[in-house]
Amino acid sequence: MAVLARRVRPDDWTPIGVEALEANAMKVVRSTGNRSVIAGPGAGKTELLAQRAAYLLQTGGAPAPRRILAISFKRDAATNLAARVRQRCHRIHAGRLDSLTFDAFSKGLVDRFGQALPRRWRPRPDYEILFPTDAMYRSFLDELPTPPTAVGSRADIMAITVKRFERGHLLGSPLPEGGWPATNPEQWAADRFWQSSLHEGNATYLSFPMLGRLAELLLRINPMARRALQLTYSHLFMDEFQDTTQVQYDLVRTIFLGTDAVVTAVGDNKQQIMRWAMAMEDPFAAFDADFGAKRTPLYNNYRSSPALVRIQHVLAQALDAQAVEALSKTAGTVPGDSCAIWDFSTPQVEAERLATFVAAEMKAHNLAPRDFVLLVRQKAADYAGVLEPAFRRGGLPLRNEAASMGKVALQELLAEEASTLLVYVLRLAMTRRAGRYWTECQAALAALRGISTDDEEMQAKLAREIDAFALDLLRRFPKPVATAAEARVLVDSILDFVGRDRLIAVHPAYAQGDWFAKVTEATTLHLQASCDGQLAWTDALDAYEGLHAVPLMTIHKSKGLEYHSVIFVGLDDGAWWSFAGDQIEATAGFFVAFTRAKQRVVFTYCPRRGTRTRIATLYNLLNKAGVPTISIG
DNA sequence: ATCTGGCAGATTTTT
DNA sequence: TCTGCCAGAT
Repeated sequence: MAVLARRVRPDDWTPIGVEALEANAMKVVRSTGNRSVIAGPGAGKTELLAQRAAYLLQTGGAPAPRRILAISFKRDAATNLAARVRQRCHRIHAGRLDSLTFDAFSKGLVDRFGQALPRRWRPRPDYEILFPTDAMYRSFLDELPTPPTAVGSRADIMAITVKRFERGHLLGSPLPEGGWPATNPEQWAADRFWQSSLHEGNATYLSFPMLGRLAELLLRINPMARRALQLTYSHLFMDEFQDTTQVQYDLVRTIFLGTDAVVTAVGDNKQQIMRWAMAMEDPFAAFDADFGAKRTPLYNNYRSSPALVRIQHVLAQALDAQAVEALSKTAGTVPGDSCAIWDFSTPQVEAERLATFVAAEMKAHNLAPRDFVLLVRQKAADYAGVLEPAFRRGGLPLRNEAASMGKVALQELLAEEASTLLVYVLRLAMTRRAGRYWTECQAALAALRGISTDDEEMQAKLAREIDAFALDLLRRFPKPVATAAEARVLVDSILDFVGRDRLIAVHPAYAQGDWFAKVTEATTLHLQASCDGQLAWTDALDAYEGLHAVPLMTIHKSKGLEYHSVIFVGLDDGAWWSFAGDQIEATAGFFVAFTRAKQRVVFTYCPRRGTRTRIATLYNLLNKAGVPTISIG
């Protein structure tokens, strides 16, 4: 891989780390105008952005000191893109990419420029993050005083529904600098909410969409701040663009519309499963119209076998009549049907048969537990309750990735820096051949302590400290911890060594409320659970990371991931109760589940869990694609 | 102690 | 749409 910081001529540049990109992807990589890239699953959307970043940074398309801003929806997507660019570029180049979530970006802007907002919109510098619930909005509305008679009556306030209040009035439109004229009850109530959040009580509480609205306002009325951002960023990337909310889109428009910044938006309308979280109806249409973006489709599918791509196309057409069938670039490897519906008599039989099936497939095709995923629509814990014992009896650990450890979901916990550091330190101290963890640990701790890579003296001192601490840890905890108390002492020792205050200083989230306490608690609980019954630290840590367990998760959690085989458990009306409410979104969810698979998809059905009449549409799609139904037992 | 009616939540991102 | 929870009635 090319890791030189030397500048490459645009004509000489070739994609890095992959054989080739399809023609349209290459056009987008080299494009000098705004583009919207609509591409199906497995088309390599994130890879396209990573290659484009490499191209712009290495050829001077994004000339130093100007930077690329990449905005994602989820944290893992943001980290993933940054990691790919680091792999493909010299660190001097990769350092000019800012890969952030929308929320981190908005919050950063409010933290930097928020004190310049006019008084009525200015948050206190020590504001806290609010995660509002419908109940909170309801009680706020119920407790409002009677509005001025010109605005409306108490009954008008009581009649406001929470959803309409939040989406239509509180966050529905950009904030007017001088406040809303109090003309109707909803807007009056929304203004009351803003003003009491910002100025009343002991603390200021703001939600992320509220921060987004404040960020947009401050950039709209502060040309200096706007100019600073425009000078900083020559290019903007937006990933998972189908999930963009109006708040986020308005912010981007205020900053970049009509400037020289080149914007690239990628996503897939057919995977829009975040409408409930205020995603826009058709953000691509708005983007194309406002930014004059040229729409560029991608046609390849690098993930799934030809047989699965053919079925995917049948599903895709239900979501978009104009959908074009993708071209599979992956050979099929499973003999027989790549997709089937399996009917079972009871969930117990189902669990036994699935466990046997996964074990046999692992043997036959030399696959690992993590090549499989058990997907469910909702209530993962209920399914895990039946499936986990059966898989355990079959010698396969199954892990509910959505399970909560205290107040934190497992999947979330493993992405937390506090948890990651704990694993690095334990691997380093307790296991043989921990070379990789030395590097990781040293880098992470150096970053926390603000030691630069070229400060050899401090780096050497840090290495000695880590060495001494690791030896001491192994002496005190030679075997996996047996009790909750022991786990607590171990976690405390490691956090003391890493430095709690340093962790909190570097990760603003840990300074908010009791999040750090919750993460620490979850880490301890999960460590203890992972050590249970393990004789060696290696096995305990493997269990902590779930390395040898078949994952079980909801469709939403599986977005962006891929597996050799997908087993969707429970294709019935019960699990898909929301189907009638929003057929498009539910079908998009079905599409997301299906398209996680590289080689095989199995749907299971069991009459005990419900009928399959209201989701007949989904079964009809599968039938139309020639997917057989097999009665298993 | 048990019944019944009403209603919220389920899928969930974000420092 | 179905389940679970709560309040109030019996």
